[in-house]
Amino acid sequence: MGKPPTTLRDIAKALGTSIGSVHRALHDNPGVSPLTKDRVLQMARTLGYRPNLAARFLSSKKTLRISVNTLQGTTSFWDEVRTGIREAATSILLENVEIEFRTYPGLGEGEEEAFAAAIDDKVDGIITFPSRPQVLRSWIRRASRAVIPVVCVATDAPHSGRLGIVSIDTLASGSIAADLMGRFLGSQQGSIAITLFDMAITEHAEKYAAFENTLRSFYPGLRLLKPIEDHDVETESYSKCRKLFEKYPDLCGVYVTTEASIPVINAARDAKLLERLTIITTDLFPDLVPQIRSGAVAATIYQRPRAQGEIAFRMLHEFLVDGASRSLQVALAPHLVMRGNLDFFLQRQSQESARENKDKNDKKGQEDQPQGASDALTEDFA
Amino acid sequence: MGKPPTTLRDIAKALGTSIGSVHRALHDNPGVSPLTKDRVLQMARTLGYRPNLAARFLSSKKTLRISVNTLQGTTSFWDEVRTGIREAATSILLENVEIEFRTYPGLGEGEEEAFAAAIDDKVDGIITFPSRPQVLRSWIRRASRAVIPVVCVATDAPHSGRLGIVSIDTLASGSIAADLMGRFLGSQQGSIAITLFDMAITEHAEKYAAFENTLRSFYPGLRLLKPIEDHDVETESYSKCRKLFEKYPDLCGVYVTTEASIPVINAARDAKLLERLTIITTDLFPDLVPQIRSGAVAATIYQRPRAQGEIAFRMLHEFLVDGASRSLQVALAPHLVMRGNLDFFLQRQSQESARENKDKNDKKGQEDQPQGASDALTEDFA
DNA sequence: TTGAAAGCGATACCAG
DNA sequence: CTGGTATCGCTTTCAA
Repeated sequence: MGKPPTTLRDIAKALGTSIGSVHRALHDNPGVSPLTKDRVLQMARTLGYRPNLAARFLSSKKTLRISVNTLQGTTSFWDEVRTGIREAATSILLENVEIEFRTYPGLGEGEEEAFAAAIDDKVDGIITFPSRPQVLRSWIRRASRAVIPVVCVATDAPHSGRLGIVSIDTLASGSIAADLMGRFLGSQQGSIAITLFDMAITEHAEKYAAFENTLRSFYPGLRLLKPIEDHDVETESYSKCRKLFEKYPDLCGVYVTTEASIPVINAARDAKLLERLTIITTDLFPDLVPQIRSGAVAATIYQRPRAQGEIAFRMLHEFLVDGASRSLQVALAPHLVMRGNLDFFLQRQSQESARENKDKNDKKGQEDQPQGASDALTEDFA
Repeated sequence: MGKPPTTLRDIAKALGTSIGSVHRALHDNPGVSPLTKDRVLQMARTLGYRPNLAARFLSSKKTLRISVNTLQGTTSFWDEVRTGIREAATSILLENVEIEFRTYPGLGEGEEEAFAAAIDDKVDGIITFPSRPQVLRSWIRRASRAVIPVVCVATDAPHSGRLGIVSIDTLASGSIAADLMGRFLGSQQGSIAITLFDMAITEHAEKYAAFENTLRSFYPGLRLLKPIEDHDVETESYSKCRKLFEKYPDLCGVYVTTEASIPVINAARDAKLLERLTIITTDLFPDLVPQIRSGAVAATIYQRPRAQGEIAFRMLHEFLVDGASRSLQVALAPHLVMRGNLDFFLQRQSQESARENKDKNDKKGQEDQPQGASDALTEDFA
């Protein structure tokens, strides 16, 4: 069928030079005359040379070190992202990857330090959550200068020179939220509120715009209010909501675009509005579960942290290994969680952590695992 | 940090035997005395031997051949599944995989022949859509006997000895459909219809049960009618629907669990019911687009064919390479498509086929691709 | 049944 | 700057 692939030898032979020079030329290592380098590069293309990765991994002892800079597990979100990364890393066939987790306590706190540490440590690549994109921008640039590719998760850092970004599609999220809101409310008319962290965050502004557009196009009877910015401060969220609820008695729906839905729900409850409001939230964490179960929250838009982690890892790894990834900008479709399918998602999450624990145990008492055994997982990654 | 991994040499040295014998023992190749084989196996465990895959791939010339047996592209569904498989295959680092597509024209037509051909051809593994599970069962058994692992996509073949299964979670699908139906209808009361291929198909019966359960638990005002079985025959679907529509004037919603939604929509239109009915469908294909756009279809449950293909491939490949997969039963969460986020999904599908075409062109005129270039893709496998 | 050795294709080092 | 070569861990073949 196919002719045997071109090897370094082939190139060397064709050029009447040595395999060593070819290798150096291909990696622009020092010590090659510009002339031979050119000829090698030329010949490599015409022969269609593709490096044999198996051989590469075998001979090169170096292991790729990648730093994962994320928020500490205050919420389950980042734990799940890390799980996804860990999973993707172990599912790589050639296990030459080492992951270093650097976590920081809060939005903007310790973020720069963690990033600096990763650069100083000369890791081969970084996966990061830029909680303050504008602050991290210069750090990412610095990494690029040190030839360390950076992949952003969940939030983008625009104009930073980052290699890639994986996040939830803001347009799809905002639009589906609006569409659901409209359908849920049926013929009802009234005002709709939306809460977000800050309009300065690109993603949030985009979600808002998408929500607004869809609402306006399909449900003209609903009026979208100006966004509530909560800056991830519970009290701010709560009091702004209370104020808003008083001001707009015709309020009939709220869309919470961030994880900060609990204060909103509390405000609604305290204002005796919980029954009357259609609430759509974002993500899935323990405190939200009873709210969904009870019907207080009609639906939540799950941002698939695990899938984000997996894909971010694959993207970075592919780049590190191949020198290129096919997709450097991945926008995932969110999942929709409601009462009916809530258990499905909870089960997934618990299986995840169960597997985590199992892995830890395995490390301790290696022997006793039947090799071929494998649990039947109701699972996803995707 | 970690001590160097155990190699064949280590085992051989520890046992005072040769690396050749160790290798033979580990692969139970012919020509090893039971005694040495035992000792090798023993030593391998205690030393915690893990084969070095890079070395394995490098030295072994053989390439894995896997057969993909699916329906011809009458609908886009199977085309997308195949795309997912192709993508997953090319994203494997060590490209020692060869995929052979065997398609058959219709449900149950040519399916056995295709399977037989794959076995005769001595492929290393099979990914298949068992359109007639009970028929394929014995074939899958036969494959197992020939040590050919089989992974089912979309539909399971129970008790067949298949290695694994990847499909959409029926419980999550049916439940979310019911939950949406209930919310969409708000305070309306009435009958709900459901159509499916045949209750004899496990997946369909499960979807029905999930739909019914959720509806009963949360929306007692809605009454679920007995399922309409369409057997994928348009006329059957159409006429049964017309009859049903006449019989139940209080009908307010229809859930189509299969791709066969067009005849249902037509029947509703012809019965002048389109406006009054809340219709939830399954999957996403060209003819359905205008129906969603117009609002005739409130929502469709997208079964993520591409993700199914990708995961099926990974599952099989992991098994073939490692001798075990971590998850042999994958149930994916479906995506929800409505007017608002419809474009997002359409864009994904078209990007997909655009990339396909690009790939084909690449094969012809290799040279002209800038190495590092990569399109910005909105989304990926998921 | 076993041992020894020749690759696989790239990396990295050493001598010229 | 360049050519040669040992090495990585495994598969496979050939002798013994």
